[in-house]
Amino acid sequence: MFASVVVDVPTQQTDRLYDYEVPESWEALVQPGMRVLVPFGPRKIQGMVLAIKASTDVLKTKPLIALLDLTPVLTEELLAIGKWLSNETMCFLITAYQAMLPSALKSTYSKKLVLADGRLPSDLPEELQVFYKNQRAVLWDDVESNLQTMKSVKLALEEGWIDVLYEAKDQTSIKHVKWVTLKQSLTEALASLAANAVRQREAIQLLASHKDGLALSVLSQRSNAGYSSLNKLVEKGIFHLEERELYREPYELMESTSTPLDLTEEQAAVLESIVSATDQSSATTFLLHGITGSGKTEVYLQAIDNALKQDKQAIVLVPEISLTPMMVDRFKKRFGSKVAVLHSALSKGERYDEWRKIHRKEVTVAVGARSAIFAPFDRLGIVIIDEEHETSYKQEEHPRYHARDVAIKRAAFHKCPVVLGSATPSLESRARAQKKRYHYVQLEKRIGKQSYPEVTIADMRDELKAGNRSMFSRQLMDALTETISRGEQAVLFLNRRGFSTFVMCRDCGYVLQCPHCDISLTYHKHHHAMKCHYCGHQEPLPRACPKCESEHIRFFGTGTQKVEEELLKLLPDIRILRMDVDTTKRKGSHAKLLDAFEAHEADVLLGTQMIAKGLDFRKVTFVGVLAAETMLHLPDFRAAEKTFQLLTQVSGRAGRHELPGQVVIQTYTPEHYSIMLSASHDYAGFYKQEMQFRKLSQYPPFYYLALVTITHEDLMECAKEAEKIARHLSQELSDEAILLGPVASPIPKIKDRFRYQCMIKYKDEPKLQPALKQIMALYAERIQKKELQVLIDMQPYSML
DNA sequence: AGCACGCCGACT
DNA sequence: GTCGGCGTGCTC
Repeated sequence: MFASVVVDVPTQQTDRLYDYEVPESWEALVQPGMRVLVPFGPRKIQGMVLAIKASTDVLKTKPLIALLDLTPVLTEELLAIGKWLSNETMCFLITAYQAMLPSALKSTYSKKLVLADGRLPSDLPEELQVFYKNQRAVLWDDVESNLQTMKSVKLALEEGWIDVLYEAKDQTSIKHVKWVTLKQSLTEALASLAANAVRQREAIQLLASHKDGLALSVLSQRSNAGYSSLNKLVEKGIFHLEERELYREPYELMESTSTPLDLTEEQAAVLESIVSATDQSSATTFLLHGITGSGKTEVYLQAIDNALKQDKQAIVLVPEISLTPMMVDRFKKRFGSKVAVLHSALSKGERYDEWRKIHRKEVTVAVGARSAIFAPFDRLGIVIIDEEHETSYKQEEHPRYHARDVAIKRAAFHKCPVVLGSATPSLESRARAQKKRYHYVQLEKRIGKQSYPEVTIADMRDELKAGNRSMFSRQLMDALTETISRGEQAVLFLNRRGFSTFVMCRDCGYVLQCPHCDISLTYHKHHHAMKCHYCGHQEPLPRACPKCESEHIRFFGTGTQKVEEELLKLLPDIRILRMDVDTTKRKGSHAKLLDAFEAHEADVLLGTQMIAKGLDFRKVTFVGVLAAETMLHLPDFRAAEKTFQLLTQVSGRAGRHELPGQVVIQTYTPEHYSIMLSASHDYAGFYKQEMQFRKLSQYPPFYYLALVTITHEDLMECAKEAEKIARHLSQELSDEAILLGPVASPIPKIKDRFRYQCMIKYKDEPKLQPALKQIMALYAERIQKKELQVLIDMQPYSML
């Protein structure tokens, strides 16, 4: 019997199957989806079994060294998904499989020099003896690599004094705990005790009230009985003692404490259509378009509940940033201990524990960020992707997958629905719903009596004209002081993503645009010129605004610290809580800050991206957006969409409870449709207008995109190869496809390597995938030599 | 990725 | 003549 194995060596040459002989004693045990230890050249490495077969074409096979799993860690379905992923995203197979498993299952390798059997350190050359003072093995990396010692090592190896040992270890150390259960009935157990054994009696009584038993240490502590007396009870056969696996975060058997809420008519109708998809095993993708506060989560919860009742499982994806304790609690309260949470803030071990609960079928609901889509369930009944439009569902490293695509692929296998939920659906999804590829369902009413907050747009150009040179408009200052004086709280939002330097006129708000691409030009220090990242258009830096001839034309960008300082100058008595990357670096500080704000320890919460999502504070009635357009002028065709989504989301933070909300959006471009339409809560209007732009400028959802990036140490070489690739592509592709570039990448040099890119816009291009693979093969050797890199991203989410 | 095999320059 | 540089190619 032979096993076809993908080895843990992510390179072009080893990206294939290797056959190994299965030792007879393991024939009944080995299954596809198990990790194995295999010999590979002189080393031992980890591998993934993809198939078992009776014969092989390979003449000289080696046997497997060890089985690393007793049950497969990947199901046949996930093995197939991995193949699909590697093909689709052009990554190595093993890279795809690694992405699907918790990192604790990945091996780390070490090379050691061990003293040969029966040898003593004194047998070795002098300079090696120091390493073996109190050990028989030394790590290769710990041996100083000077010429003399290397020579001695070589000699010692030849003489057989030492051996090289390759080790592969994963991090699956599982903690165990001593666990006791009562073996007899309470009366029986008590009867056999001596009358004066008070502590033992107490222990027995305590244990009788815990059917499932207790950890020995816990029992001892609670009953005041020592370990020796408890051990006597074990010896007597009254207690049963065993080693039990301990999860790092012992999950308390949390009872479900929340019950389904009454649904509005709207909610009930949406729920009904989702539920019937699960019931009829229909792999329908729903786009649930529900405005903030319309009760999407309750619909999710009841749809999941329905799946669970049919003995099926559920995956819920939430953007990393909103995977807060608040969010998780809602699921835990409804489904109790049936929930596993996969969060990147967990330690490797904790993450592995959560994953194991899923693997061992101890839970039926997985809540987590992007990678939770690979939860090894075998009977999926529903997949939910909340905040569907979030860009974090796309992984930026290999494998560059989009969780939404994986979800739909998995759902097709399990014949279950996918629910994409959002208040501001991505244009792609909304367009697919339009084309009936997704089933469109809507929640248009806010629950209860909440009304939309009143949104004011503050034109910063007017402020400047009126002599207000500060970064706060009069509208914002008025609303802020009023809010605080009423004893309520405010959130100030600064979009700092605007690091990319765009140039704007402070008088008329004009931003330099590329005449060919409708994308703002970025300022390049080195060339002292304005450039378009998409088509390569270049023009000199203007002295005066081309539109109004004002000289107040300059770069943009500011930080939260600066805002805090400025605000304190104007209102020295207010308490500000600043939340950004700096203040939330430490683990847990994120939650701490939010708790403090909830407890009204501050009047103003000032922050970036991270405060835009999912936060729900009782007393927040005012939200201010300091610079609405920073994101608008990023060199990204999704800039307007992102701006609209963000502004809509941020305004949703104001007045979610009894108190009415107010929003002020500061901007230099108040007439931009993404700003105007978000202020009037008009998604439909925005969709219409943005679709027009996308159609005109040939972007998704009208065209698919592929981005090929070439990097090289030498600028000329980089440009030359990029040119070659572009030529090759233009030969292969149909006339329908649009090829842009090659041009320098938005970040033209990273780590001393120059970057060029070609963008392909296409509709139906069956030859694209093969052509790209051909290019990869053509450059294989030069890539391997690290001379150049060719990076391919299908459907890139960010052009940066 | 590692590692072995293998073919050219400066040394005992 | 040999030691050792790292280019090339393989790992079931």
